[in-house]
Amino acid sequence: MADPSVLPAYERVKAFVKSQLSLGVWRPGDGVPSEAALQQQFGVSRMTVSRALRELVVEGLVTRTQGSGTVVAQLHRISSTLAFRDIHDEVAERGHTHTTELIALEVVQANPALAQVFKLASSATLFHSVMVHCEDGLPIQWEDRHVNPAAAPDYLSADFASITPTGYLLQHAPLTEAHYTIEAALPSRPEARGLGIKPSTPCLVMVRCTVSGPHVASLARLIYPGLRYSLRGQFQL
Amino acid sequence: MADPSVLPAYERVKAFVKSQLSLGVWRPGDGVPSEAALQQQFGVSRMTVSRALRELVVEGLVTRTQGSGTVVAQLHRISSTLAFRDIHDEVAERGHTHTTELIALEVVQANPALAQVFKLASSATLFHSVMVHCEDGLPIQWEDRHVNPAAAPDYLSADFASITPTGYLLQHAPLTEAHYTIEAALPSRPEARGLGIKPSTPCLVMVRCTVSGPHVASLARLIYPGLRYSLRGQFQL
DNA sequence: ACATTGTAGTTGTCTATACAACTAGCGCCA
DNA sequence: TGGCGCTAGTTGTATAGACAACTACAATGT
Repeated sequence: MADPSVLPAYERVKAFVKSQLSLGVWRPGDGVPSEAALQQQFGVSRMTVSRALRELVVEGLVTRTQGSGTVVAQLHRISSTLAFRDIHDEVAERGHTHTTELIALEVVQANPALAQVFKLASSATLFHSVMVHCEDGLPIQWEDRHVNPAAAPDYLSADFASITPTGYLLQHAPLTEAHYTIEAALPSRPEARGLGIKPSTPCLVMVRCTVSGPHVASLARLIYPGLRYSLRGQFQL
Repeated sequence: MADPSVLPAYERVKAFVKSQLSLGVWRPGDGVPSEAALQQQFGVSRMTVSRALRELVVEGLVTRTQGSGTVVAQLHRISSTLAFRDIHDEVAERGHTHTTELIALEVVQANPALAQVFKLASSATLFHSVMVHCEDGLPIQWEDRHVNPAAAPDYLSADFASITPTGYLLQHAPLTEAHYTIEAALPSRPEARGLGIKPSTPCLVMVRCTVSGPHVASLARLIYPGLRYSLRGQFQL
């Protein structure tokens, strides 16, 4: 059995740099010893030091400039990865039951705003689905989604009792690009009714646009009732 | 001048894998060719292939298991890094003017909840500051903050006209750990008044706790008026 | 049928070396 | 003074080779 207390060499170098940072010995803007210096200090090869510092760049703790050197990064980042994942899996992972109530599933004609988002002619048709997701019967998300028929032609015949739109799209239209915004807003009347909350309850609203290959695949408006949902993140040196 | 159209070898390998993913040739759960196979296919050394795949792991696109192989990851992630940074810099970066209005700066006695967060005795004293941050005169953030005197003993004598609490703390108490939650909520009366909004305007509320070395340094409650602020993120394969 | 052992294949780490690419500063020369 | 080129120092990329650690599976023996 290997001794897990013995870290790989590149991890030892990383740990050393991090300790200097957390102790405040090196401050943002300060220079970090060169690869050659750390190589001598730790008695390892330059490649090993290089890997350690390269990984610290990814973690946002230092910045490096070819020809110049390595310096402690100005901003320590809270790296919060918003998992683009199926709400069904999320709920299941918490040991709860996920159900959906389908409210609408239809073909609609794009309005100008939608046509622009999807980069289609304004006369184009789109699929439109509206549903409420529940966790153990309690509504936790209102999902209003438009889908590009070119990206998922059989969207309307999917069985949304057994798979969510997110799941269906991840399977049938591989994700190549996405962007989203999150804001606080009040729900509309039907949204409030569907979520079983008062129209005065503040909600988190996520608008998420996904691209699959050549197509803008889907535009979703996801509404989470205020205190039943929160985003969390953490940072550790 | 080097030709920027010639990518480094490890980037070519990464690009190849990503293209297979975005074209849907390889699906989540599918196996990715072994390092040896890719090494042959591209005529590069194994270290180079290894680096490429290792970076793809960090990007969340594949998972690797020693002894077993590399497979396409189940969930494609939207990796949004919330920058832990000074609101003053953020505003300045947009070319606007940042000002603050100090509402309170005082020593308070911890209540039980605060004492627990800071891991201090309930009789301990804390610093407390309340201020409103404005962008070109328009209020954009209400900041209510408690600070551990052990982490920043001179907090009360800082000049908050020239430096924000975040900036002061980043300088005097190097960040080692942080966590936060984001929710939608309605502002309290004084918060709404300070932000110049109606109490019925939904807001994003961020509660952020920072740790510096041995101390829980600060607990901040940051309130952003609804539609004047949104979180954004994006993902690209 | 079951447990054990061996083995091929795979990823994880590390080294020594090499050259390319870039930066910052110094010194030289016009 | 101002511009130019050289150079030392630094990071970026890449290789060939080596051994360790682990997995999955087949072969073997009981």
